[in-house]
Amino acid sequence: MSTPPAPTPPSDFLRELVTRDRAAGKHGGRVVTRFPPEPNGYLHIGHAKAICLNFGIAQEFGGVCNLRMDDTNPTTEDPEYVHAIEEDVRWLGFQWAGRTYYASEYFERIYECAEQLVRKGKAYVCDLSAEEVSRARGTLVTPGTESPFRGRSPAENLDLLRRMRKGEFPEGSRTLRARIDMAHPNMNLRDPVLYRIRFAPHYRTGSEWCIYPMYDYAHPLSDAFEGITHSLCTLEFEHHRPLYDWFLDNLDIGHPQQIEFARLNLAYTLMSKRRLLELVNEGHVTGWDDPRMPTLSAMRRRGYTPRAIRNFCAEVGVAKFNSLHEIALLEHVLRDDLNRVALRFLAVLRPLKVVITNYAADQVEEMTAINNPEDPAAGSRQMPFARELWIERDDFAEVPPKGFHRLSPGTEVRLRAAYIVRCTGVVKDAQGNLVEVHCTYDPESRSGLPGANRKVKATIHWVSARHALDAEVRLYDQLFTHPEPASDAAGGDFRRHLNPRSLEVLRGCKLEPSLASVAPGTPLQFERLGYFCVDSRDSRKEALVFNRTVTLRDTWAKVAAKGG
RNA sequence: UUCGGGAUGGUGUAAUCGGUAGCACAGCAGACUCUGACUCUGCUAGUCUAGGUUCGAGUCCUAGUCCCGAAACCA
Repeated sequence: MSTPPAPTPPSDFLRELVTRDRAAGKHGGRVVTRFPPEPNGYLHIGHAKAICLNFGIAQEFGGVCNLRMDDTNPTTEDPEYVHAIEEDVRWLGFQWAGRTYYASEYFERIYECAEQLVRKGKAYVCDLSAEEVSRARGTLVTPGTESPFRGRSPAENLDLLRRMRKGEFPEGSRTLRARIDMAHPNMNLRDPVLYRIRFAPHYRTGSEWCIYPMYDYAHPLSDAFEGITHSLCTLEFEHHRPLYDWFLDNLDIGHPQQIEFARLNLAYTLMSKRRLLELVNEGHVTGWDDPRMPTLSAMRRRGYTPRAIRNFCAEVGVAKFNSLHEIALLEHVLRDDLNRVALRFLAVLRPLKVVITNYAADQVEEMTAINNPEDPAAGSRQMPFARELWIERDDFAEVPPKGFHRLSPGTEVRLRAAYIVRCTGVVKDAQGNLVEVHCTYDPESRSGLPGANRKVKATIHWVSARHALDAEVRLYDQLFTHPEPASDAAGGDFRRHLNPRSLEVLRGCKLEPSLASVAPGTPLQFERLGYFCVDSRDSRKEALVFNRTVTLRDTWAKVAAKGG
């Protein structure tokens, strides 16, 4: 057996940098990363990129990656989100070091560091209101002005800070600020706020604290406390890096390195937790796990596999260029994975009755169908065949368009895993609507028999009418009609670009009987239609509900669209 | 106007010290097919601009152009 070619190691600027650092003996060659979501919303496909990067790099270099809740703002955070985040990361296929970390568990140490900065004269208590601070900060092109409280002595600041902590001052009345440079061209260094007063209970620390650290201050310290070596974050934090470094330079607690990469953007959807929350709250979707949402919980419910998402993240690569990815790539990796694992079934979404006029009314045959041609181990199953069948409405045309090789009067098609039939006529109602199609079958053409070995233009799917299961099937399309619904180019409100046809509910769909006992989440292929799964939330034994994960590639649809 | 980033086919992403611009998706054409799927074959298409250095520039130098981000007691 020849050795398979060595998989080319993923190469990108992050991995190159880590490789260089290790070669240089930085951090003793260790690699420790972290994925630090704020528990104020559900994780989406954009987070998956960060997760794959942080956990992936740690794995590849023999290091670890911590899952850390960045929970320094008690007013927006909730344990519901903590659980959802943990579930999503686990589902994606990553393990973290024994337990979840929380920035909030460092509150005491973070506070001690603040006292240290105060003692060194690097931080001061400021009595300006939020609005005054904002005004004094200056603008992008004009320097700010120094706070009148900037000159307070370390002793006075220390006393004030301790009293802030004790709750002696009203909410919003004072802040602790770093003393850096109010004229700095980087606005993040114009005496940023370290602590604000909030008499809000925290979901983990309760009412123990009434002052809470800001992200810019808490984050580098949390990283340092955990011995993080490479702190990966998205581009918008690039000019926070000098501040990240400033805190660590002024505190002797170690110095992780912050490195920025471009966040993931996907066309025709949104990637902002705030806006996703608005979609949920305003009822444009049924919840965070509405299968049209880009959240991981929604994608899971819709039938995405973790492997497909991981492959997608690997395919998109990582750089510092703000890119917009086409949905086509996501769907490609999805189909690629589903094709390998999905069990095949026959299901008719828009039924049209077919009567096999030369087939005995009381006869039933069991047809054998392969469960997954990509995986012989998946075996086969039986499907009942009878005189009356359902076929797909689209598989019949009374007047076939050019290139159509499905069923039409006088032509033959093969019924998947059954017989070859020829259309002999149609039945219409008083209004001229097509009600049923009449066919004759060729008894010699049963699958497996020699008579089946002749060329027929098309093979179509079918379900025995009297054995069919009824089901609801939900077809999803992109949530927005604009590739960047929230961009300026889209002209304002993303709500204007909601796709009115993002959900199509089909009732009275006809399924082959073995679909009765499929577990939610099991990847299925309805042959010739797409990949589907049982809806984990709404499907019941007596009222089956399926989600369409993604369609099959449909070359004919493209041709037909052009022709007509 | 300030600061920080970034520009390679339609979309993304590679290219060791300066040495044949590669890969994936999409698109097009064909082969195969009991899924118009899968698979396979072929094709189309790219270095922001202008100068410069060099035998040779996506890569180095100079000057521009365009795009993104930044002024929460959010993260």
